Amino acid sequence: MAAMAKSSYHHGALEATLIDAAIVLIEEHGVDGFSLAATSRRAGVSVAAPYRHFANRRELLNAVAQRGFAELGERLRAAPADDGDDVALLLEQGLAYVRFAVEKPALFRIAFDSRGRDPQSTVGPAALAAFGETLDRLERAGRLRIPLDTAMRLCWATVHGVAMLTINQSRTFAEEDSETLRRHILSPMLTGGVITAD
Amino acid sequence: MAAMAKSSYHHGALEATLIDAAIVLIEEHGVDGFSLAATSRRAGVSVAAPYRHFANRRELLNAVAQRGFAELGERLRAAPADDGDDVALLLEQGLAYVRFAVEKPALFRIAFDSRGRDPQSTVGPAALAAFGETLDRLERAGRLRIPLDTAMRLCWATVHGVAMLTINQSRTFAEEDSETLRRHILSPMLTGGVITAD
DNA sequence: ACAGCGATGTTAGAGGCATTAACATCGGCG
DNA sequence: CGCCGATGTTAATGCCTCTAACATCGCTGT
Repeated sequence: MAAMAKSSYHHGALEATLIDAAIVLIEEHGVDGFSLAATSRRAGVSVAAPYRHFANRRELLNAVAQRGFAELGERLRAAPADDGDDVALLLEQGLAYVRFAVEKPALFRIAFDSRGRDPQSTVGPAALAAFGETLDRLERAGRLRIPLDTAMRLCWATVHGVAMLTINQSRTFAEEDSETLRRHILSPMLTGGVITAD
Repeated sequence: MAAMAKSSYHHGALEATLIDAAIVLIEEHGVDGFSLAATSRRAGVSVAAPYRHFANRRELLNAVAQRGFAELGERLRAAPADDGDDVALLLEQGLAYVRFAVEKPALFRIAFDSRGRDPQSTVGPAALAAFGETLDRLERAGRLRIPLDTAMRLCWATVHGVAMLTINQSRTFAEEDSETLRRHILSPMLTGGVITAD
């Protein structure tokens, strides 16, 4: 067994390798250009090998979705806390959310596409913990004018909507300076709303 | 041409029939459970027949998307104008938008999935004309505290986000009385925002 | 040490789908 | 009234998912 390359029969870490390969293929060619077969080829194994790790194509996509949520969560946590100003932080987290969708649209779509997934196993909200914490602090500071759970859903929905429409309806939501545009869209939701009181 | 059974070779109105069949299949089994072959069978023609009317599978889906936008547009126009109160109307239109997504999630998803579609041919925004008109009247009445186009994008994004997350993350966005929940979520965006001024 | 077993890969093959090529039918126009 | 373009059909290719049967390998207990 001198310079034997890992035995070359059993891969060793195929599961993670498959998920990595799938993510690369998906980011390159979109979800449609993805197939178990192509993923297997890229990982250097036979087309039947993935079935030792995933029940079917959908299960592999679910694993990819988990990765997507994980990365989204990281980005939210990494948003810059400006001076401990939680309103500013909330906006930064929203922008990070949209930025993730724009940079990796296919991954973003898969993460939030729950079709064929066990509704109980959705880890989505868990990834948004950083979001919830910011709102939580704002509520304890008495700065929310609506209940916490409503604020959470409203903020999430708005940011999610901007993200989705940006990657699907680029003509309306993407411009030269998209970041500024997004900032202008999201800010009024936080402070002031759309309609005057009268 | 008395009671001729359409000659039975040439279908006669295959294009529309295919779109109808596709919509039924999609609403029944989701976009994944849809195939040109199954659609052809349902329409009673050979699997190659659709190619006389659509360049490929994607083109048929695009036609389905058009139908989706058309129906969404109708629903927005049909939203009840309560006393000519445009703020209330805006809310009703938003709820109608979400209701459409919940009732026909697959059709909604296809309509807003622009992958493989010519970006120039997106008729989405056109279907939202009713939405824009309401905001337009509000602006002329001096009741918008942000620019019209920003208000349009913010409202659209929020409503779209609620719709998307309702059909994808039902655990967070669906409850016994979902309609009331949605009303509570969308109202603060219009009047007041999330954060207090101080 | 080593036998055997369970995990992980492989090859072979069944069935489904998208797409194209070559042929058939029909209705309308010159 | 015959021809032609539009619309359907059959046949065939190639890719994909998934399953079954077989192969290999490392670990485990003795």
